[in-house]
Amino acid sequence: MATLGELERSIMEVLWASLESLSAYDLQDALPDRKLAPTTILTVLSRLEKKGFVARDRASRPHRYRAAADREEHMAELMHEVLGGASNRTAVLERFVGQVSPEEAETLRRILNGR
Amino acid sequence: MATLGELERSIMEVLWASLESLSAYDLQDALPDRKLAPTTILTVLSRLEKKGFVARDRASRPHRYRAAADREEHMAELMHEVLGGASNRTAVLERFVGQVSPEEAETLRRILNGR
DNA sequence: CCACTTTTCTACTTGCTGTAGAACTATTTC
DNA sequence: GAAATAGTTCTACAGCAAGTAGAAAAGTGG
Repeated sequence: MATLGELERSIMEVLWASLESLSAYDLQDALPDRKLAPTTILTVLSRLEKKGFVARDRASRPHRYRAAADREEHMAELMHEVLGGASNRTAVLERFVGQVSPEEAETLRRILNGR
Repeated sequence: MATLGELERSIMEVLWASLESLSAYDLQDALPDRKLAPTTILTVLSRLEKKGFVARDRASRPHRYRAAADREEHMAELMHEVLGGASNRTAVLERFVGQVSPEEAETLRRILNGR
């Protein structure tokens, strides 16, 4: 999985937060801090599409974009990607769990025991 | 936490695999594929030190370097870094656990219940 | 067809990483 | 302790990803 730049991440955040698909112009409005040209947004969206992070609806005229995976899915995948690079997965998991708060450990137990 | 380039990662792998601290020349020998100048290794080691990935012993004359955290620690930290960026940690953990094999789920249960 | 909207192409800038020579500093040796 | 040697830092450049956007092309409404 590729990595995201600053602007790419900002755009993904907006897409993740949005229930509906958005046009480049919607995204421009959603990022008022950085006053970006529409072409800039479109360039970044193309790159994100190529990386597999967004899907594009070419049918509607201002093309509409949405996140390919939701934010949680994406983050879980990232964590698995890290874990996948380990030669000793159990050791990594031990460290990981060891760094977790007691409450979160409880959450994990609940998840593992199916609610 | 910063990200690592290809050579940086290779060097970290050698350091992680080594019980003792290594000099730039040791590392040069440990990476025979890429025939690198000692200055190259030293540059990269300096960058890794600045990023906090390696610690340097300036006392011994060829300076000696070692990984600041072991590999598992590093990876667990990376996973926590990802998780730390989540607004809904539980949701991410649910996905994460959901993508895990049954055997690994068992491993997690064992870890959570202290052996 | 024509004005207008939207998208793609092309391009420049910046920052990170790989790479190493030049210059500087420390150590050893006579 | 000065010369030779070993080791480190400084400086530099190339390549690539990402930020940024104008120019050119393509689609759309009248």
